[in-house]
Amino acid sequence: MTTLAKIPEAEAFILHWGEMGSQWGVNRSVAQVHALLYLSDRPIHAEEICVALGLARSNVSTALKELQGYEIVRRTHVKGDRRDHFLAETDPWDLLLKIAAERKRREIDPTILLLGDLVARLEGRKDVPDHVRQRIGHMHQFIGTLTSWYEDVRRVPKPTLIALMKLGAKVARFVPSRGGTR
Amino acid sequence: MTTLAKIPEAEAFILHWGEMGSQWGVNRSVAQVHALLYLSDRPIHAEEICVALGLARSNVSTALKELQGYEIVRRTHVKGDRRDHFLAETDPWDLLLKIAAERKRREIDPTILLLGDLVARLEGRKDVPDHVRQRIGHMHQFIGTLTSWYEDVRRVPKPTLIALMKLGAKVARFVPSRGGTR
DNA sequence: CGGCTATTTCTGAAATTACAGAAATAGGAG
DNA sequence: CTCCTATTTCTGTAATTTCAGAAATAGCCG
Repeated sequence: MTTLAKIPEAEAFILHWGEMGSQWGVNRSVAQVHALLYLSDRPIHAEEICVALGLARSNVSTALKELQGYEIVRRTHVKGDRRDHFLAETDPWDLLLKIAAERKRREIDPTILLLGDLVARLEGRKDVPDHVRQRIGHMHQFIGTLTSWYEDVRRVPKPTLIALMKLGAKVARFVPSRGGTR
Repeated sequence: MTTLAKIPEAEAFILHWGEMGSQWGVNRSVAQVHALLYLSDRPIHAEEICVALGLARSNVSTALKELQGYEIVRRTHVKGDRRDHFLAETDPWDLLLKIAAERKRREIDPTILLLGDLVARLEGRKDVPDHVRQRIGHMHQFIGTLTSWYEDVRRVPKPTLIALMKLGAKVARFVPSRGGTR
C-alpha cells in the first residue's frame, strides 16, 4: 500500500482534515500530515509524506515535530531502514484527550494565570468600574470551573467515559434535588 | 465610562482575548470587539468601538456581523440616537453554548456529512484497504457520538449543567456496573 | 576519521489574510 | 422627494503566515 493519497476518498479525508485544522488554529499542513498517518496502517518516513501530500520536506519536518508535541504521533523504526518512521494514534478518543491536554497546557493555563493576575490587580480599586472587575472575575471563575471539570473527567477510565457519554442527558437525573432533562 | 480601553487591566483582557480567538480560529478583531462589549455595561456604537480598539470602521462592521451570527452580541438602540448600538452576552456559560452551537453548525455538521459520504462510497470496495474504510468509519462514528452527546446536554437546564460540572468525576459512580473514578 | 544520508534550521519568495480608506447603499428626517 | 448620516461593500495595500529550497548539523558506516 503505497498509494494512500491516490485513493480519492482518502485524499478527500486528508484535505478536509487540513481545513478543519486551520479552522481550529492548527496549521493546515500539520493536520494533513496527521490525517495521512491516521489512515496508514504502517509507519511512514518523512520523504514518503512529502510525496503523498506534496509538501516541502521542511514543512513535513515541522509538522511531525508539532504532532509529536501533541503526543498523537510517535517515532518508530523499521528494521533495515535507519530513517525515522512515524505512526499516529488511531483511537479517536485518545486523540481528543491528547489534543485537549496540549491545548489546555498551551492556551488555557496561561489564560487562567493572566485572568488571575488581572483579578488580583483589580481588587479594591476605586478607579475601575465594578462591572469590569466582576466580569473579568466571572470569566476567570468560569474557565477555572471548566478546567477542573476537565481535570476530573480526564482521569475517568475510557470505557466509563464512553458509557457516560452514551447516557447523555440522563446523568442529569443524578443531580441532587433536580428534575433532570427538563 | 468612556475609557474602557484606557484601563490597563481591561486592555490586557481585550488583547489576550484577541490572541485566544486567533488560536481558536476566530478572527482577532472579532474576538477583541467581543471582549470590549463583554466588559461594557452599556450598549456601544460602532464608531466608539473603532476608537477604543484602533480598528478600521469596516473591520468593526464585519466583526459585529460575525458576533451577531454567533448570537453572542445583539443590536439595541439608545433613545435619541439612531445609530445601532451593540451589547454582548455576559453569562460565560451562555457564551460557551452559543459559540459551540455555531461552530457545530459551521464545521462539525459538514464534517459529519462528508465523512458519512466517504463511508458510503467505501462500502464494499475491494480496491481500498480495510483499515482505511475502518478508520474513516471510526472517526465518523466518534464525531457522531460526541455530537449527539452535545445535543443531549445542551438541552439540560443551565443550573443542572452547572451542578453536573461541579460533580465532575463523581457522576462516573452512576454508570451501571462500573467502579467509578478508578 | 572521512564519506554518506537523514534531519533540522535558516532565508527569501509566494500566498493568504487583515486592513484602511473610498465608494456605494440604505434609510430616516424634514 | 431631497438631504444627510449611518452602514456596508469594494479595492488596493500592508502584514502575516506558509512554503520550498539551500545551508547547516547530526549521526551512522566502513
